[in-house]
Amino acid sequence: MFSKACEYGIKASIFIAINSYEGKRVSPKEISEEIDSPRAFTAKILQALVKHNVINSVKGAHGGFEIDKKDISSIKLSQIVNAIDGDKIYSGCGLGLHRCDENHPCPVHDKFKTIKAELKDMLEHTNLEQLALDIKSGVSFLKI
Amino acid sequence: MFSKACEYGIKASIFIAINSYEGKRVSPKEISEEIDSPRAFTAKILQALVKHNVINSVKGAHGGFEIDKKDISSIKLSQIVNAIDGDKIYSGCGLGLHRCDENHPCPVHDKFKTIKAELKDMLEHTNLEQLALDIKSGVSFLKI
DNA sequence: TTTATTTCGGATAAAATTATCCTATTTATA
DNA sequence: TATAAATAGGATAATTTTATCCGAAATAAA
Repeated sequence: MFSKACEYGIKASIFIAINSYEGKRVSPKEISEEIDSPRAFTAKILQALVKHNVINSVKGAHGGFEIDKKDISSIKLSQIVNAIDGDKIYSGCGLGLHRCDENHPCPVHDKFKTIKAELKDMLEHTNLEQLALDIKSGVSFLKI
Repeated sequence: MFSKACEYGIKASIFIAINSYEGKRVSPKEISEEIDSPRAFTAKILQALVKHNVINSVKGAHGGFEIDKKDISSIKLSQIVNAIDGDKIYSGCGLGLHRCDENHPCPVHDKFKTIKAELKDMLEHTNLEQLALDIKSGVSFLKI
C-alpha cells in the first residue's frame, strides 16, 4: 500500500508529535529506536518531511525534530503520504494506464473508484493529533 | 497499490479470457502488445498464473495461453492478485507492524479496516467475465 | 521422423527502493 | 572562541522489483 519510506515517515511523525506536546525535540536515533526503523534511512525521510514543511528541524546542539504544537491537529495523514509517496495511491490508475478516466477507464476503474475515494477521504481527514493521542493512551502501538 | 507484475497479470488474464471465448489461444507476444507490457517479463507472470491454476498453457505448435470458457465467470480478481502479490494488500498492516490486530493495533488500524475490507470484498466479488465483457463492448480499455 | 512453433526455466541485467557511511554545516554553551 | 552535539547531504552499497536473453522441452503437422 505505502512504501517502507512512507510507513516510517508516518510513524516518525506520530512520535515527533507526541514529544512535541511535551516540548521535547527528538533525534533520528531516538525515532528509529521507537518506531523500529533503520536510522540513516529514517534520517533521509525526516529531511524530506522537513522540506515539505510537515515537521521542523533545529540544527546544532540541543537540536532535533519537532512539530509546532498548534499545528499537530491540522497536519493530515495525506500531507505525510504526499510528501513521500506522492498522490498516486489514490490518484493513479489501478492498472497503471497512462490515461484512465470516466471516458477512457481501465477495467477496474469503477470498482476502484469508491475505494480510492474513501482512502483519499480517510487520509485527508485523519490528523496527527488523533494518531498521537492513541499512542499516548496506549490504545495503539508504533512497533512490533 | 498493485505491483507492476500484478497489473500485467490482471490485464493479461482479461485479454486471454476474451480470446478464450472465441476459442483462440494467445502468445506472450500478442498479450504484451495488447496490454502494452514487456514481453519476456509478461511471459514470467503468465508462468506464475499457470502454476496457480488461474490460466492454462498449451505447449508446442498451436499452443498458447487460454482459460476454460466455463471457468471465466468464476475466476475472481483476488485469485490473480493472490497468485502474484499475495494477500498483503488487504491482510498486511498498513504501517508494516509484524503484529497488528484488534488487541495490538497500529495507529491506522481502525482507519484502514473498512477500506481494506472493501478492497478484499471487491477483489473477491469481481470476476474475469465482467471485466472481459467491458473490454469486448468497448466500455473499458487495456492500454494507453 | 524431422521441422517449425511454442511454453518453460535458468541466468543475467537494469532500475528502483531501501539502507549505510562519512563529512560538512550549524548552533548552544562552556 | 573552542568544543560538543545536532541535522544536511553526498556517495555508495544491498536488496527487491522489473526486465531481457537464450537454450531446453514439448507438441502439432509436414
